[in-house]
Amino acid sequence: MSEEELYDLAELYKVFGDSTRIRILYTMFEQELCVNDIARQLSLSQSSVSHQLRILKTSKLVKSRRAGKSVYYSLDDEHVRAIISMGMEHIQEKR
Amino acid sequence: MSEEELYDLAELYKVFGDSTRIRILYTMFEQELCVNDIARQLSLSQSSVSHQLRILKTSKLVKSRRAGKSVYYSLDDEHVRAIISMGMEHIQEKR
DNA sequence: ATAACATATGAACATTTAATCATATGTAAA
DNA sequence: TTTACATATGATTAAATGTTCATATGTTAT
Repeated sequence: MSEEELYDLAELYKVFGDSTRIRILYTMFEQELCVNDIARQLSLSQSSVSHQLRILKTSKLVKSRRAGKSVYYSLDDEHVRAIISMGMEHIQEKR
Repeated sequence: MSEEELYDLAELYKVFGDSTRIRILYTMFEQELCVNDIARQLSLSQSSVSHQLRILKTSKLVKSRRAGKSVYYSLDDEHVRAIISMGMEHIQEKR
């Protein structure tokens, strides 16, 4: 594995390494949601959610589609679920 | 999944989300190494490596054993390898 | 065209955090 | 018990990053 790949790997995990983003990802575990839905469900500001969604999208962890005035976000692929699940396993075993 | 578990999950990924720590973990992928080995191989200061190893150990990602004057560190379990591998897959697919 | 609603974005501020330096602790040999 | 080597740790500093506030952009209906 190259130094560059290791760097990218750290960048990827950095995205998962924030509780707001993890909470956002988790709300989308089963369903796609628009920005306001997420903000309301997690008691976050619209701005904060939007900023974080941009980071998540840049990292290809979520995708979005516009429907009228709203933009719906969802997990980009199964890897995201797998990574979250894998982490949970570690935590539960080591607790 | 509870709010607390999500918080812990973020804390776990935060540990993976630093290129120095990822590089340290990766040097130990196949073999256990002492602090100085790691520092030399990665061109890092002894202090920096030691600080990071403490974080890795607190998170249960590595374990250590003392042998004379040296302390040998190694990955704590297969989850660590699995998490790293999973992340690499995501990166390679999305590149 | 404009009003209303939804989302995105830039700047400023506050917090977190990694690296460095100095030093302490631990271990083994002389 | 000193000396030398290996590791750990506390304090400080610099850089990275998340939130907020204000505002811009985009979309739909009147």
